[in-house]
Amino acid sequence: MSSGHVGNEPCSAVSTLQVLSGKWKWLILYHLFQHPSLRFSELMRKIPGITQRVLTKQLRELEEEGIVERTVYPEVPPRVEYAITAYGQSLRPILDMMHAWGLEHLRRKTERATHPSER
Amino acid sequence: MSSGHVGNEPCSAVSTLQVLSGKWKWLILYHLFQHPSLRFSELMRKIPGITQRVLTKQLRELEEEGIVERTVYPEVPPRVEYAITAYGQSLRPILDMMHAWGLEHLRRKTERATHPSER
DNA sequence: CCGAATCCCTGGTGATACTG
DNA sequence: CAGTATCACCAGGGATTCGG
Repeated sequence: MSSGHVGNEPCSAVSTLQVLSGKWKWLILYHLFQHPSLRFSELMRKIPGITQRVLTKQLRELEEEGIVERTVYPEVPPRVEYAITAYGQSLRPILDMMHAWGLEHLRRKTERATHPSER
Repeated sequence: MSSGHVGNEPCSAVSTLQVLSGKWKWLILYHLFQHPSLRFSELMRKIPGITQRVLTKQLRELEEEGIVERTVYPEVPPRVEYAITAYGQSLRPILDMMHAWGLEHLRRKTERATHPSER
């Protein structure tokens, strides 16, 4: 366990990050937030750089936590769609705030690079 | 660069997580949010499990991003204090939301463990 | 007390190939 | 199309030691 214990952690934010730990999870949510549902292949295309293996794994973990829902349509060829659950929706405000903060942060860094003179 | 490019990233939240990437960074902020400033050794005690090397590194990175401020008092023995900058304060709402979400999530899991019958 | 310098090690990720 | 199965990798951390 080492440091994975988040039982009586004074900072519960850590457990949030624990649940959302994974290089692409927030990006996956980002895309699922703007579409009712997405097929596996659609997610692949929307997330350049991710591999099948990793996308599968992170989706499974999100499903495990009840954040996304996986629907398999018994067709041929196979079709699997992923969607945000009602519970997952509760993460949206957080993502939005991080989105805004990230934007502002990038702007800030750009400024510092543009006006390197003033310290 | 592989996948580290966050320039024209459609999801700027990723860059936020990029900046705050580090096992203990949010926890460090958590403590700095409830104290005007903390000494290095105080942070060490408040964060069981972290090592000097790692605490130093993550603090330096936070300082680099303008999120925390490092003040060295030229005394003997040395005293170094860390404090949140005005800019760093802008992260507080995000941390608060993650804190709330994490708490709720833990409660949810506890419930599922308590009533394992109902699916 | 605070932190730099070394060495080491693990787990999350990437690459590739194969299947129903 | 939507995965599983293997193997390999390396950056982020961890343990320890030394220094001002």
